[in-house]
Parts: sequence; C-alpha cells; structure tokens
Amino acid sequence: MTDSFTQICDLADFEDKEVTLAGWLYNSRASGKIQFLILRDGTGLCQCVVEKGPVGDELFEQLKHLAQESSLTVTGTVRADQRSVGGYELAVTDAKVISPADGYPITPKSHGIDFLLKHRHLHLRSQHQWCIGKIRHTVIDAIRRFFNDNGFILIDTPIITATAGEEVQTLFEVDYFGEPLHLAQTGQLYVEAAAMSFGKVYCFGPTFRAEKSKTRRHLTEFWMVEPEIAFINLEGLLELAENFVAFIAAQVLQNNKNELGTLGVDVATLKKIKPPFYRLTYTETVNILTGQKTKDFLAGQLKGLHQEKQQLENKIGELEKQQAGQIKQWQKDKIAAELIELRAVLAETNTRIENNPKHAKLAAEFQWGKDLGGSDETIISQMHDKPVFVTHYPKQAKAFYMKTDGDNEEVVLNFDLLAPAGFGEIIGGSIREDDYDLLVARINEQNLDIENYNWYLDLRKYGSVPHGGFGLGVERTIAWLTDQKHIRQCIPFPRMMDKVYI
RNA sequence: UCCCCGAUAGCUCAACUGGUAGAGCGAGCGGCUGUUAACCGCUAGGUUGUAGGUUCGAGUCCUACUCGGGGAGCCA
Repeated sequence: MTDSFTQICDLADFEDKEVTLAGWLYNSRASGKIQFLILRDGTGLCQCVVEKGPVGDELFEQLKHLAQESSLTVTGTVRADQRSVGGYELAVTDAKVISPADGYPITPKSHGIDFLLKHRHLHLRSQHQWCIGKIRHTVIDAIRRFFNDNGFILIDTPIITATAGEEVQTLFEVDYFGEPLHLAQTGQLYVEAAAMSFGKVYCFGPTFRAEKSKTRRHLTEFWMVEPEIAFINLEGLLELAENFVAFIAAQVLQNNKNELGTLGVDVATLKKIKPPFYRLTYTETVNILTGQKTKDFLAGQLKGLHQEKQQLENKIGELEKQQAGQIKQWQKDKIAAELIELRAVLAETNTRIENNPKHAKLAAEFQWGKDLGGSDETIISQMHDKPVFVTHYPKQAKAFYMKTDGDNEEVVLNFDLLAPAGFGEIIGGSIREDDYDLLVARINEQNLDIENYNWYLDLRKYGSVPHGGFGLGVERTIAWLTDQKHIRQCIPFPRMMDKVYI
C-alpha cells in the first residue's frame, strides 16, 4: 500500500509531477478561496495549496472544516516554492478524507507539561517530539554501529536478576513465583562474564532504578549501553569512551541537520565534541572546587544571574506598561504570551540565584573522600566547553567491583564523564577488581552477602584478566545533544518517580 | 523523604491591598485568493482542585487533604 503514495521527504524527486500523499492534517489556514493545509506523513511536512477552481466547491468546503490531525490523502502537482515548509508544495487537485479527528486535544498553541504527558500518545505527533524521536533513532543506531564496527559482540543481559549491581535500595522488586527478585539496574556483572568469552562485548537495553529522584536528569526506566573489554587499562577505557561519544555526536550532526535546526540546537557546540576530552582526577577536581577559581567562577555567575534578573524584570515591567496602554487586542495577546514566557524564565533565574550560594558553600566545604554531588558536577561541567573525565575517585565512595589504584590505595581506577555547559554525568565506568582475594575483601567491607556473588567470583577464579567497561545513559545523552531541559522528553513514554502517565 | 511554588472555561493564562469571574487559542457561524502558531467579526463555554473555617461579602485570608511543577539528597 505504501508504494502508491509518495513520501514527503522524497518530494524533490517529483517536481512538476503529480503525486498522492497520505498523512495527517498538521495545521491549516483558510482564506476565502484558497486554503493552506500542512500535511505530515511521518517523513516531513508539506504545504498543500487548495484552490476552489481545481477541487470544486464541495471538497473545498469539506477541507475547510477538516479538524487538525484528521487523516487524508492528497493528490496534486509538486512545485518548488520558497514560501513553503521544506521548499516544496502541492497544488492540490483532489483529496480524500480517511478519518476525521474532531476535538483533537493538542492545539498549535502552548500547553502545560502535565497536560502533554497525559496526552503523550498524541504528543508524539508534534514537531518537537518527532525531531527528538528521529535523533534518538540516530543515537541508538550510532551506538550499535560504533561497537559492531569495532569488534564488539552484543550480549543481551537478563532483566529479571538475583544479584545487585548497585545500591539495594534502588531496586524494583518482582514477585517471581513467590521468590523476590528484581529488575536489572545494570547488565555489568553479566557482561563481565561474557567479556571472558568474546573479549569485547556490550549490552544495550532498559534499566530500572527505584531512586527517589525527582529531577530533570532522572527516569526510573531508562536505556543504557554498557561495553565491557578484557585486557584494557583506564587510559584505554577513556579513549574508547571519548571516541564513542564523539562518534554519536558526529552521526547526529550528519543525519539530523533539519531536526537540530527545528529544535534550535546550536550546532557549533556539537561540532566541538571531538577527542581528546578534558581529564581531571578526583583530587584535582576537589582542589578546583575548594579553590579560588570556583569561588570566582560562581561569584561571576551570580553577578551574571542578577544582571539577567534585572533585565528580565525591566522587560516585564515594560511589557506590562505596554499592555495597559491603548493598543490592539492581538498585540495585547502577543505581549501576554511573551510575559508568560518571561515570567517562567525569571522564576528559573531566581531558583538559580537561590541555589548559587548553596552550591558555593557545598563546593568550598567539600571534603576529600565524599562522592561528588550533583551541584559539584554541574560546576565542573559549567567550567568546560567539552566533556570532562573525572577519574580516580576515593575507594569508600564507590562500588565494590572497582579496582584499587596500584599507585594509590585510597582511590579506584574509575571515571565519570561529565557533559559540558552544566549538563552533568552521562557515563560512569571503571576498571574492575580482577583479584579474587581483593574482591572478596571488598564485598565483605561493604557488608554484601557473598553468597549472591559466587558466580561472579568464579570469573576471578578461572583465568581472571584485567578488564573494565562503562555505562552510557541514552536519554541523558540525547537531552544533552538536543539541549533539552528534562530527559523525560527524550524517551517516547517516560517513567518517572511516582508517576507513570500512560 | 525534605524545602519552595502552584491548582480559575477543553487548553494557556488574567482578575491591584477581600467587593458583579475576563482574554486568547480551540469549537460553531460569517468574511477575506499566498497564508507561515494567518487575520477580522459574532456565538456558546465556569458550583474558581476537595472538605471545613473567618467575614455583611472569599478565586483572593486561615486549616487539612488531593494532585501537579521546581529544587535538594542519590545516580546514568
């Protein structure tokens, strides 16, 4: 059936020819004797120009009253026109309504986030979510391609698991025929086993964490890719990670120019994502956080925020004055919409002003040995224009499986990758402890039940080798690359703490 | 779990210190031959989240609850 219809993305090949498009009415504007129907077919948007002459009065009237998101086929001649979205438009000769969509709830005007999440099944049709969906596809394709082309074997790890990879409190429990098991929060332990078979492997799938985290960077169900490599050291891992992330960014730049443009993403910042990334040790990071540089940086930022606030308030005051004056109704409406926008930005600026001193205090009083907090990561991330590796965290702050640094018993051979401009962590990884006795000691130190790790310990009993890997959060990566405020926009059907909409 | 903010028409928001609930979008009708979240005119649309309280009078003040947003801790 698809064959008989032309796709909007291919219109350039059909200039001056007659085609039939099949899709949904995205928006329409009608004048007395001419109508502009914006049709979307999943591959793009096309302006269809309907004139009374060629289509006749009856069809003209029917189309005039057609609701947004009604499905239809449209036949006409393709012609180039700069005034049209996509550069081509259709001079309509015929159209058939497949199914009307009266009362479609999402209008072209603004909506609140709660409303949109409740209507996510329909909101997926919007330009914004469509662009993100296309980019998500590119990111996932790039992930698989990168590993497949570099000799990695895909290993599917189980979703229902018995062993814990991370903190026990963050597990979702499953009643497995009466036995309490839980949903996987990482495939790492399994992928380590597979690395001893194939050398280089990766797993890629959904991950579940029952974290009580209500932030713009958290989902309870998210997608993570975890490569694991035998015979690798920390520097090797860092190189792999930076090449990997740079490859994803390059693929998005190459394949999603239009989508990035529609979303208003600054392409120049994406072009900067090239190796080598910055490298800091945890200790260097702590010194930066507690030092003058951070103090100055945050003070400068606060000053900038106050200026921003002042400018916003001036602008709002000005608009309010204009609004009270004698102007046309439509101008008032435009100002009202602008005011809503500005007030939202102002509220956000106020929050940042409020948080700035707290963050400054946390950073200044940071004690060596603690894990970096969200605000600390944000500060480091904001100071850089490219991703930053932070390596060699204190042993006590990190998971039992991370290998102790031979040169410094206090720290482990691990790293986090922080995306720049304040976005924060997108990767966490480490070299794994490969010595049987040391691993047992670490399990006991952290009061974990050693019974649960018998099979994992076998990997150290039978031909153990140095190995390591990392996990990259897909939604966080997409949110960073597309400059989204909240990662819930970056998965089709988000699951958040205490809230699953549809 | 803690802190802050919010809930008014289908949607997005107004309503100065308590005094008759408004506008745009969407819907319906009409007008307009090149529109770009088109525009112009008319019409319909409300027990102001729930339950109490203060008051001559509550959308506005107080208490509790429900739901939502933002932030913190923790993380990819």
